Amino acid sequence: MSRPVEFDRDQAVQKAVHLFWQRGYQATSLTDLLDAMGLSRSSFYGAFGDKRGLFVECLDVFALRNQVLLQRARDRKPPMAALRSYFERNFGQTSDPDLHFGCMLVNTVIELAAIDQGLCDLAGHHLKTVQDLFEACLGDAGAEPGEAKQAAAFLMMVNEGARVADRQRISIPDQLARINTAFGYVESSIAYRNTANAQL
Amino acid sequence: MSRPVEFDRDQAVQKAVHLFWQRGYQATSLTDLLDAMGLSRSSFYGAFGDKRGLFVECLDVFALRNQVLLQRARDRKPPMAALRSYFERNFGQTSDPDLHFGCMLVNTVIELAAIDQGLCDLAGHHLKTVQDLFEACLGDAGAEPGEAKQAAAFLMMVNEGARVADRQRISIPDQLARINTAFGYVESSIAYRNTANAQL
DNA sequence: ATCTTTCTGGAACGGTAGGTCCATAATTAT
DNA sequence: ATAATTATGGACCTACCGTTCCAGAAAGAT
Repeated sequence: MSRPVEFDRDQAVQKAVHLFWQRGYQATSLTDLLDAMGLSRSSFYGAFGDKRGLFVECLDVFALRNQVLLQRARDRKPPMAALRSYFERNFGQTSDPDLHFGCMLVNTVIELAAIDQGLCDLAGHHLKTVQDLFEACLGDAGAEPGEAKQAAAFLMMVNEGARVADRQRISIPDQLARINTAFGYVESSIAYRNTANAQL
Repeated sequence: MSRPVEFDRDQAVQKAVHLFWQRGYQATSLTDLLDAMGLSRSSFYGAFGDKRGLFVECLDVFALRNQVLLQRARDRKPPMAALRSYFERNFGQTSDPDLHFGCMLVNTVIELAAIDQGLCDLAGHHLKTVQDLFEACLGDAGAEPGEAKQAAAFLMMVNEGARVADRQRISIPDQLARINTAFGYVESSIAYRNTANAQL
């Protein structure tokens, strides 16, 4: 019954994710969103409530997309290779400077920490979920539970730092070198522990 | 000749730094600034040109303050201890959640990357200066030039990641543990090289 | 005391922000 | 065909943004 919606909701959200990811929450105006999503103000408010509501939805979509990518790599590769590919995929893909938006979750934490604690906490929650996936991979790779937790926290710190550098348009070789340095540390640490255990 | 200014310019800038550091560029309105700095619109525009001009000045003040702190530690302590104290001072000082603003330079890079490239580049330039100081400390500590450069880039990535976690109000023990993990990696790497060289 | 210069408070400006509202268009059910 | 329901376009609202402007206050120079 009644008139059906004329736009593809998922597709509209994807456009919004792209805009928010690139420009952040505050600098993305409703007009920008309406233009990119191709709908009118009425349809917008009817479908998403308000700007903040859409942003929440975008955070969830972005986070889920990220988690799925890491989980897929985990299903298909050895655990440390999956972890590495997560980092390298995010930074080594393109040299187009207009595509280096960092991570929407990290961007949100920084931009909104003192502005909207709810949104900041939501982004932080999603980041914690990724960190838990890091920990699971490290466990798969043979790290002891305590060590996996410690190394996952370390890798999340590395991830966040790498995203900052990404927004500065760091060169791809420099970025990959830093990531390689960090992974070298983690892997040698785990390998050392494994060797030590083997000697017991 | 003529009427003198009635406010302390340096003190006003310090207030502005604090506001911009906490809330970022866009979310800090002129009214906020005027209230905190205690001057009228006319005086503001007479003294600082415009909001962006003041922000540039604040970035410079913040960066210089940071560099001086690291340089002082470098003058007074062994190089690796100076580096460590730079990281630990920034995060271990207080548990007041309202004082965890991260790093104004990192915040600026993230917030303004797609909004104002000039401001983003200025913040990035200041971060690079800090990274050069890291490199100098590592050189003092006995790292080979190439290794010092690589480790300094790694530590800047750690620094940036730690600042993101700081804005999420990570617990102080967790923060110190991550930093300790990172420094353990760097120090053992340098120590290993030194030992290897000594064996030659 | 007066002139000159600079600083100051506050009103006013155009522009844009996010959000609301309503008449109309489009669809299904009867 | 008509009634009922929902979607849509666009005008409209209030609030605030950064900035400009100007009349008047305050100081030094003569």
